[in-house]
Amino acid sequence: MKKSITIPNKSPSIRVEKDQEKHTFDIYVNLVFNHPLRQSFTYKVPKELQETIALGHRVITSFGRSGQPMMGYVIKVHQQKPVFKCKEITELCDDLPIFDSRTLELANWLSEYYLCSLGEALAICVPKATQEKPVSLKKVQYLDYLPLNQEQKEAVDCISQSIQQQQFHSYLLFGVTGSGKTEVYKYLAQEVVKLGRQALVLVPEIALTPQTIRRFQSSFGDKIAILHSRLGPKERYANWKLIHTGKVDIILGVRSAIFSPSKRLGIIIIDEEHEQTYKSGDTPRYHARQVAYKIAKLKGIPLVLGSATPSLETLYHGEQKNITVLPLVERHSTHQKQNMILVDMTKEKSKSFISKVLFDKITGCLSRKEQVMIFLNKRGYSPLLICTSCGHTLKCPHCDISLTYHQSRKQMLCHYCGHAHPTITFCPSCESKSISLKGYGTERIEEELRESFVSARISRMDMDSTRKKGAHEKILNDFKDGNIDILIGTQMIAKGLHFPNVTLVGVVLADLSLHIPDFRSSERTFSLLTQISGRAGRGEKQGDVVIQTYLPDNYVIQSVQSQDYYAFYQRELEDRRKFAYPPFSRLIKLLVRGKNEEKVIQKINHLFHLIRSKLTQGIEILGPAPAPLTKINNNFRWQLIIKGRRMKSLQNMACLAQESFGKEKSLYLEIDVDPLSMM
DNA sequence: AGCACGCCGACT
DNA sequence: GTCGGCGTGCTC
Repeated sequence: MKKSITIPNKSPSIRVEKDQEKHTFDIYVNLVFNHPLRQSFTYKVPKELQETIALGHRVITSFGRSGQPMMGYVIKVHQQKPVFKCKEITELCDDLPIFDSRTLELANWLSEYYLCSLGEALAICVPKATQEKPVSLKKVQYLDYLPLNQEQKEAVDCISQSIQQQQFHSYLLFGVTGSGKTEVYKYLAQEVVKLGRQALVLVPEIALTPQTIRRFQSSFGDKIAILHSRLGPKERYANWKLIHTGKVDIILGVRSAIFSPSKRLGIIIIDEEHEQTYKSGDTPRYHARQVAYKIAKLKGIPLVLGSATPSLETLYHGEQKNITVLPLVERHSTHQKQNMILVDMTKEKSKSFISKVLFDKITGCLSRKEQVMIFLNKRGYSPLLICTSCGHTLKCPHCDISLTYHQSRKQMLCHYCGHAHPTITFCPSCESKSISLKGYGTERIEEELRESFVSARISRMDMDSTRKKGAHEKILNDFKDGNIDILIGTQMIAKGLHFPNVTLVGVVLADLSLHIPDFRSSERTFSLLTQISGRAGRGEKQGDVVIQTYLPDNYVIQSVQSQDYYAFYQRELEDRRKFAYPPFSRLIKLLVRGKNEEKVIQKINHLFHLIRSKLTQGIEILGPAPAPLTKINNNFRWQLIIKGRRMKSLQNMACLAQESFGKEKSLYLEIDVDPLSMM
């Protein structure tokens, strides 16, 4: 993409020319829109706007045969009369341009890296709203915070050098929960603010990080903008302006906050950098860490990543010395290591999902009036319904997925498309009445726990029990206030929350997510189990973690038990090296989706042959193969993975595929650069 | 991506 | 006879 410049229609030279010839030139603009078309559209600028319009303006104009008003972004202003007929712009959205050439540069990079249109890239860099709803900046009492320990000081000192010298460098703050990462972030932010610059702090989810927010507010009061994912467009725009005009010093937000319009950014901090929420689910499928790296490099500022279980990519780059690793191993004095107990479920006599050990631990906990968390990453009652006489399993009619039985709704639900089917009493295939409920979900755990611990107050937290507004907060508050003895939940309960009276965490089936056909499933399991383990013993008392598994010898489970990240890391890294998966290679996933399976297969094969014919050295194609979730919502899905060391060559291949795909109808091509999920 | 245009099935 | 399904094509 060519660099575009603002037409100097306000500059004296042009004015003179105009005056001399007593003739006004027509002004045209090139617009891009938030749609996948990778081209710009030329519009004529009406006389009254000719003096004002510039690169970076948002405009409203009629687009398409419907003449629907649409928002467009001015990427070029010029005087070349186009050969085709062209419409006039209707109006400007703002008095001043909303993005500058630096943002355009970033958007160009985004569109090239993630293979989206420039319009799609710009759309995520600027606000959608044209009006703002005032946001209230809360006045907060300034509080003193804890002094830093030796490790924290060393980390701060090290990163401060980059801040002072205004140079790009990446750091990894590698420390367990309670090792004081937030304190380091705050000191760094303060350092940056002292120099008159702004600090951008990304967190995986605002709702899960109330403590982090509170701690930042206690230091920076109302000089902080908080960007939730739940903000409306108008509030978002108001915040955007506060940042743009430099009225706040700290920007604290989720993934999309990486596109905050800070003009004097001094540092980017990404907390819990391994979290998947940093990867966008829709086009452009960007990863906030990758974008942060690009921005930090462009602006010459430090990038700080924090995690107790860093992504393999990050730690590997640490070993390669591209990232400076700053360990924080000291735990806060009040926090003790958990007592990790592994239970081999193959040796259990009873058919119950609760082992003898876990049962006894729960009993003990309840008698001491302490709280228990039971974790199972599967909602519903039973994830599989199978006919014991003919072996028929109940699947969603729209997806290639087993239906999950939900006791509370007396329905069978598809967890992918939401399809609901009333409970069946006989097999639709052989009409036998012997339908068996296989496997456990949180609902079933709840039921059985209620039977075993009759007097205990039990609650469940998952997507089903938190559907209603405020339900989420209510359960957490009840638990915090001690009105719940046992909280059962999915990964919703694994993250961030601090409950000092929880002394027991039970993991019902630790190996559940190990079987997912994805090369990252071990990494994810390790991270999730480590997080859920961290929920026990956050107060004064020692915490127990009971991990039930059918694979007690598996290295993931073993490393979770020994709380040894490096043991896991080294073993996992060897596997990745053996199969040349990231961090030893880069990936792009190409997925063709459509209602007609034959067409989908035909198309994916076509793409395969095309890429193979243009294949350059060091690139490997995996597939074509049906995606692990091969049919969702009546859409058949087939995919190709291209793998290689150099991202640029992979992008070129993917670009070729995208161009050849062209205007294919009723078939869709999803391109995922650096995919996090193979599903 | 939207949205209009256009050509075939079950309904007041 | 129509209403509306979604397959196809276009957008300065």
